[in-house]
Amino acid sequence: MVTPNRESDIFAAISHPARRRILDLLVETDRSVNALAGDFQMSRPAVSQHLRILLNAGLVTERRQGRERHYRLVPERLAPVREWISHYERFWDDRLQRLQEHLLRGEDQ
Amino acid sequence: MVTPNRESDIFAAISHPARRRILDLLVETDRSVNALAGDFQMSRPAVSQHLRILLNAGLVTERRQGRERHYRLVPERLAPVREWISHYERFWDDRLQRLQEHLLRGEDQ
DNA sequence: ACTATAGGTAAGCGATTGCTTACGAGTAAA
DNA sequence: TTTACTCGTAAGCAATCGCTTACCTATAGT
Repeated sequence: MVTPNRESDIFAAISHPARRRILDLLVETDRSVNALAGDFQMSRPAVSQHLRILLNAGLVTERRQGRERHYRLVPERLAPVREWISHYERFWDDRLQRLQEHLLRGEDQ
Repeated sequence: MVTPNRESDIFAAISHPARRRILDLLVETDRSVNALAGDFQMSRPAVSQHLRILLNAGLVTERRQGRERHYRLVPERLAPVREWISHYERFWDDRLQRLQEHLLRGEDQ
């Protein structure tokens, strides 16, 4: 059985540089598999396999259009990474962190 | 030859939940290997191996004190993660992102 | 000098990763 | 209806991961 929403899968998914680059490419716009594969040395099936890992992690969605499949970024799924790293923000920028916390408190309450 | 400062090693290092937990524990204070291992089910050598990966990634440093080795967090080494994830911040908080950019511009110039 | 403790490291293992090539299904174009 | 194109998936593979147990060195305590 597949357990969705596993935070670990997100971190594992972004651990490979090719998968981070795929996400970076999808920031601009949706892309077909071939359009993505054009940016890589590796074979097209290899890109497909990376896309499946991203899909399983919920970091992208797939939309079929004719014989193409367009992949779209789901940036909200990166939230666990952002939340985890935010624990450490005070170490490199106390001032900004306090400001952020102030703003977030203001929004939540 | 070991190529230091490889961003990829950082993402790989934090991809394992045990290693993220080790870092989380080291936020509070430095810890010896046994002090860390006490928080895990796995054997002490397994923890040592995780620590070596974190050490190779530069995410921790080691300080020998008597027969103990104390590990200390090097939070600056998480910067690549923070920078990468910050590309996506606008997706979940446009307002805060613009404010951050404004502040960073103000600091750099 | 013994004994105990802290912790690194090697060997070995099963599982997983990351790629390749080969093939098949589905859609589009001729 | 052929032919071409897009893409997923299976099989196979070498390499790496994550763990264990066994063993070693170094320091501390008696």
